[in-house]
Amino acid sequence: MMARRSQGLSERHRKILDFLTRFQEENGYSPSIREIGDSINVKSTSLVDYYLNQLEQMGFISRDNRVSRSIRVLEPAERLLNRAVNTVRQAGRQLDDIIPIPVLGRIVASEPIPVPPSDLAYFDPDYSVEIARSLLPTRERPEDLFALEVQGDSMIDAMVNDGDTVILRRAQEANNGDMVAVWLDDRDETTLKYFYKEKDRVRLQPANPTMGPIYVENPASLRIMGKVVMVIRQVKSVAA
Amino acid sequence: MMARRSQGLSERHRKILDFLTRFQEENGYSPSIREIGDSINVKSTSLVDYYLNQLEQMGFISRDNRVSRSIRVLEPAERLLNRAVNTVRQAGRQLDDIIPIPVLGRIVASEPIPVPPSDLAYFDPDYSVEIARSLLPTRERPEDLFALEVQGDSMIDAMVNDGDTVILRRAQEANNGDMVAVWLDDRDETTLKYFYKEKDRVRLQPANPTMGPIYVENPASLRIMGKVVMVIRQVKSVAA
DNA sequence: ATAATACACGAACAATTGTTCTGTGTCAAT
DNA sequence: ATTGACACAGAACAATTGTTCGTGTATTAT
Repeated sequence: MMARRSQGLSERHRKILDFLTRFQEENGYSPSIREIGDSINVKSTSLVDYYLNQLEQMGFISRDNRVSRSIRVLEPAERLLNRAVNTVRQAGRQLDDIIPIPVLGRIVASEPIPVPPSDLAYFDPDYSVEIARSLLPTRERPEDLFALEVQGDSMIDAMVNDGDTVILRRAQEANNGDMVAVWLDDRDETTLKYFYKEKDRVRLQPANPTMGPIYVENPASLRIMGKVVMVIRQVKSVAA
Repeated sequence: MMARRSQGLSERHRKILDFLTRFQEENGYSPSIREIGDSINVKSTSLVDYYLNQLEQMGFISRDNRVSRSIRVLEPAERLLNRAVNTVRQAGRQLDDIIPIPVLGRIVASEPIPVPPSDLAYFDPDYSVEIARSLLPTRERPEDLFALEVQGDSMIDAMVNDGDTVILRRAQEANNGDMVAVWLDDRDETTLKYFYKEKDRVRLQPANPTMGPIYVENPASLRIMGKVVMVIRQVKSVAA
C-alpha cells in the first residue's frame, strides 16, 4: 500500500472516516481498532492506531485514552476547535521538555544590544527558538533566557558566524571564564568575549585562540548585557 | 435497597436510563457496565447486568453480545419493534425451556390406562405435546411426565371433555387433594378424581361440585396410575 | 550513499470489560 | 415452617480491546 506523504487526507484516511460513520450509523456505537483494521485490510492494530492518531491530530476524530469504542467523528464545526485543543495539549505535554526562548532581535557589532526588558514576558519577540531542556544546565531558569540572532561576520573571533543564534541569560555582572555579551563605550561596539577580571582591568578574550585579547581599563565603560549560554548554528548544506 | 416486585420501571431502571442518555450525550459513547454500577451505587457487575437484561426485555435498550459499550437507548418508536424481536428470539433460545411430553395413548372410562413403562424414554409415543417449562412447577422432572388423550364424555364430572389432553406424573400413591387417574377394579373403569384418604376408606371427589363422591372401601381395588399435572383443552371454534 | 521519514506487520502485554457462578438475605405465598 | 422468586454482592473467568515495542521496507531528502 503506502500512499500519503506529509499532509492531507489520504485514501486510507477517507476510508476510515467513511467506515466510522457507517458503522456508527448501523450499530449505534463505534468500531474497535481491529474492526477498523478489517474494514480497510490492515493487519496490524498498531497501524490503525497510527492512522487514528493522524486523524485525531487533524481534528477529524477524537477519542479517549484506554476506553474501548470511544472514537467520535467530529463535525467540521468541531474540527477547528478540537484541532486547536490538540495542539495546545501536545505543546503542554512537552512544556517540561522543550522550552521556547524568545528571539529579541539582532546583535550587530556596531550597535548596542536591544535592551532586554526586566520582564521578558512582556516583550514581543520576533520569534522563538525551541531548546530541549536537556541541553541546558538543570538549574537554568527559562524566564531569564533570551536569544539574539547574529548579523555580520564581526564576531568570528568568538567563533560565532553570521546567522548564528546566541542564547543569553540576563546578567549585569560576570565571573571569570564566563562568555559574555558586552557593550564597549569607548569603542562603540558590541562583542562576545570570555570575561576575566584582573587586578585593575578586565581582559576580554576571544574564543579564537589565534587572536589577542582586549583590555578594558575603565570598568565603567564596559556594560555586560548577558552571559552566553549557548550558540546555535543551523548549518545548511549549500546547494552546489 | 430492593424495590421492584414484578413489573414496571423501578427507580433503578429510571436512573440507569437517565445515566445512559446523559453519558451518551457527554461522551459520545455508552458507558461500561462498571461505570453504570458506579453511577447508581451498585457494587456488582452482575446486578447491573441483571437490570440491563430487564431493560432490554422491556425494550428500552438494546445491546450486542460481548461487545463493550454497545448499549443503545431506544426511542419509543423502536421500543415496540424491539420488544417483539426479543420475545421471538427468547422463544427460540428457550428450546430448553420447552419440554415435549409424550402422548402415550387414549384414556377411556371403560378401559384401563395404557401402562406407562417404568422408563418412559423407551416408549414410542403416539405424538407429543409441548409444554412451556414455565407452566410447570419448577421442580417437576420432565422424565416423569406423560400425557393421555381423553376419549369420550365420561369424564365430564372431572371437568374434562372429549378430546382434552391430560398430563400426568407417574405415581403409585397420592396425597390428599391430589387429582389422580385411577383404575377401579370393582367398577372396571378409569376415572379422574380428587383423592382424599379418610379413616378406613378413600373418597374420590369429582371436580364438578354438583356431583357426589365415590367411596372406595378396599384400598387394594384402587390403582393410582398417576397424578394429574395439567389438563389441556385446545378449543376450536366450530364453524357454524 | 546515507540518513531521516513515512508506512507497515506482528506479537506481546496490560486494561478494560462482559459473562457466569456461588452465596446471602428478604419477602410473599403456601 | 418451608419454598420459591427476587434483589444483591463478590469473585473468578474469558474475551475484547487499546497500547507499545521491535523490526522491516520503501520513499525522500541530504
